[in-house]
Amino acid sequence: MAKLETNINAQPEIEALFFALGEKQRRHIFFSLMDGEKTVKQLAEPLNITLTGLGQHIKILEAAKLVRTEKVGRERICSVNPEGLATMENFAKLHRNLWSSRFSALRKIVEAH
Amino acid sequence: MAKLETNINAQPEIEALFFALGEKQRRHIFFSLMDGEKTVKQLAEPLNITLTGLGQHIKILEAAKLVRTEKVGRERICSVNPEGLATMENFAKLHRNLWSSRFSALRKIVEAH
DNA sequence: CCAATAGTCAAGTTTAAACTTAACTATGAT
DNA sequence: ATCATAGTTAAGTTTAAACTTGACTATTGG
Repeated sequence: MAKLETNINAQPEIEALFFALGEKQRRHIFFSLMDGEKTVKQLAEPLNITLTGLGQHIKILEAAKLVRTEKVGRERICSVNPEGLATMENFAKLHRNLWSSRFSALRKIVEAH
Repeated sequence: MAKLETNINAQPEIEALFFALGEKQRRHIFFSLMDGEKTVKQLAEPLNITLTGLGQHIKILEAAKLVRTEKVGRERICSVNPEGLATMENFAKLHRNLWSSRFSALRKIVEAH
């Protein structure tokens, strides 16, 4: 029987997702967008950060598919991309199932002795 | 109508979870434990890191309820704590639902015009 | 057309957090 | 009893990544 590939972590999709949400400011940005779309300017103001700094966070959130953006005139409109959260939910589900099936397999072995 | 509290992020539970998995080495440690429990030594070796360094990661993973540990003799046995993944799954589910309900509410407003 | 606004890019600085060292404790093996 | 192994603690170093600056482009409003 082939060894199950648990290191889903190797997937760049998952890497990008956890890296993006691993930072406090980016979590703030993401949650702020949950309330509705905003421009880079609108996101930057309450965080006390430069437009450049905010733009860098947005790129990382976009790469993680947590945020989508669209240039409208001279503004960039940012909104939630549901794909990231879906990926996260699937990831958590899959690994909880993997873990519990292994755990119960282990219990059987222990109980047999 | 009171403003819905979307900043679940303020919850230290969620903060700890994303902070913990935001780091590559800690993701490796976590996935490694998915295959079965290991000592601090066993975890440190393949990562080319000191025992001290590994111990620091383990504390962070424990705080996030992703890992549990138990001191057995002179060794510390580390294993997956399913609570962290459960929290993550609930988080992703909740926010996907929140987002999609807001999104469809927005669609209705737009369509009405 | 001109000034203000919104954002971007390349390059550098700053800071948080990852990591190490060295000294120590506790357990296990011979 | 003593030596090796496993881990811990406090303190310091290193590094990755967050952040800024200054110069630039593109859009918009007067």
